[in-house]
Amino acid sequence: MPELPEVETFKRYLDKTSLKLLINKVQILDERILKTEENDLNKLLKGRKFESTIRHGKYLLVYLKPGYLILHFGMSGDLEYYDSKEEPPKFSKVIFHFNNGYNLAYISIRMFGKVSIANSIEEFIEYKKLGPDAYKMSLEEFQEAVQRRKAIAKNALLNQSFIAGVGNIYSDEILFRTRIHPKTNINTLSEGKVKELYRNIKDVLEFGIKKKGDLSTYPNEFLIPHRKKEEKCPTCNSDITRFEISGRHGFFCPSCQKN
DNA sequence: AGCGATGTTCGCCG
DNA sequence: TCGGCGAACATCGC
Repeated sequence: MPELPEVETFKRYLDKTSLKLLINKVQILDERILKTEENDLNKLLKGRKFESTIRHGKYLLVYLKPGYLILHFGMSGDLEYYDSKEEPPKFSKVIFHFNNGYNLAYISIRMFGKVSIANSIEEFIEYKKLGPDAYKMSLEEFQEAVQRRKAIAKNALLNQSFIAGVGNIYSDEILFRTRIHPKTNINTLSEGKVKELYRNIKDVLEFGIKKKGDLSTYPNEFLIPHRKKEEKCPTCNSDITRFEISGRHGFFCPSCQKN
């Protein structure tokens, strides 16, 4: 599932269901998902509580008094809070057992996600070389990041050390809305265009969060419902073009999004 | 039944 | 050093 809006949705879900509950067991169903020693994970979690959460880009950081549990969701991650009397959800990889009779399952179908730990947010961001969070960054931070980059717009948006949180689908939507060709060099954009791009990153992500990351019911005027072959641009009715960049594929309107 | 997939990482090359 | 490319990772669903 996850780009920033989905991870933000997971954060709110975890906040609503799982904070301040005593953790009495951490069950690992597939240790390949761990990027830390099982022992260290247990030491951090057992007998403690999830106190609060912070999302940075596509990562969810869960604070437990002395450190952080890091949840990353890859392409197919999910969270589910459920009654421990029930069967764990399919594809559960790690299950946090609380002393109120409920569990939180970290689910990953394709094993692209990762569960790890960190001592501090700063240490983690530095280790991962993450740029500012796309949803929380200031215009100044964004302008500064743009100046440092030579990459084409699509790759820049996808680069987590440039700004963190934008993935393949939302990057297309953001460029479509700003009417920027995906292969435009980001540092050739005018100041006005950069400001517009900044605004649209925020707006597209905000809309995504409002939609809880569900891409299936987007209004027609967005690019998202048209990310497939044989589709027409909702603005100008030109053919939507599929292109490839670094092994990812994207969509854009060649008529609305000129260099 | 093969291909594609909302992500990250790494090695190669210019 | 940076940026683009392409493969690798693992596995399910269409």
